[in-house]
Amino acid sequence: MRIVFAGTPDAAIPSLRALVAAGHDVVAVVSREDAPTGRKRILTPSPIASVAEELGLNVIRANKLTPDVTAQIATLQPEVGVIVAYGGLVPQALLAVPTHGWFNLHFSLLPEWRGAAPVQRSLMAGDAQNGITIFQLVQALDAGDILSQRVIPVDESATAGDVLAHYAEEGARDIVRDLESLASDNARLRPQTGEGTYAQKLTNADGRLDWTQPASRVFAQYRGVTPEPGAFTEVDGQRVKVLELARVVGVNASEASAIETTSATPAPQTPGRITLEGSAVLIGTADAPLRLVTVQPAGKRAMAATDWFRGLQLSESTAS
RNA sequence: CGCGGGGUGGAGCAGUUCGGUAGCUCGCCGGGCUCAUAACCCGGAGGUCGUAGGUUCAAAUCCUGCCCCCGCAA
Repeated sequence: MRIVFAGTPDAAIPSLRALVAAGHDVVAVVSREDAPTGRKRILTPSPIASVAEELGLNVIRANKLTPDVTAQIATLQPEVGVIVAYGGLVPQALLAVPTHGWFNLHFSLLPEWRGAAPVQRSLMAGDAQNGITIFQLVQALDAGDILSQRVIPVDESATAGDVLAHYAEEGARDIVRDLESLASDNARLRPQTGEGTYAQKLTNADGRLDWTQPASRVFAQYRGVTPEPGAFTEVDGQRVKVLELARVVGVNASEASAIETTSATPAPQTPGRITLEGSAVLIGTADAPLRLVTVQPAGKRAMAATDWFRGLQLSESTAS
């Protein structure tokens, strides 16, 4: 089919590649404009724009799908539009351009977690299950009829980045399959049922871990905000990124025994209290402690938590 | 010139204010103790202190240029 594809971040790449690999004619790839990135603010193409150019596809850079863009796409006479994490709304006029309309690969079980950060919010909420949905785009946000939906189990320690990467691959397969059924008129749409929830975009503030919460909640938050915008805490007035956090129950036998033998003394369960137990750097929460695995103090490189803690030359410290 | 932190043996840090050839916690190597050990004890190797130049009797430490890494903000 003649496809117009819209997407921006890494999570959209597998879908684009899969569509091209499946032999579809991708007549245009719409992506957000190049944005300055990094400390030096170097203008950088979006991941999708890069891949599209590498594939020799026609790239349309636009932060807003204006009438101009709509007209440009209309000329290409696409049969269907596929959108995966584009980062902008598709106006009515453009929705009507492809003969089959537009379909969106969304990383949640709609109507749950409509909006910008479904995977992240689902993890932060500690949902028992999550998955992906492909639905028809309508004016209302993520509210169109469902073409296919699938529950995909999430590993208990997977971060948002892990899940997103996984779902991106799974979704790419589904979208190719769904387009086939669409092309052969076998597609069946069903409306979304239920109230649904909204997955608001994450801000940097969401990354601040709250040690006064129970371990399960802190860990859920860590998973949801990792790697973007990234979890962090503050130790002695210094901002410290928490790059990798782990539950203590998950440690291997040797570490567990090390913890067991030394923690007969005061259990490090005061919220935010950091101690070295055996070879593990533990940090207290409202209940069970968690283990700091990899951290990055402001101005420093990422390092093993044990190295960082050793450098502090303290027997204990406190994060807030 | 957006704000800021940092480059010291393999790792993380101290020492820089008040110049005098380098220290801590680990790791590594060898030996010992032990049923055993990532625990303990003894010994050892390993550093042009980012780089170029300047000041000085003497520079990790003071002055200047340059390179690299990173946090915040965008």
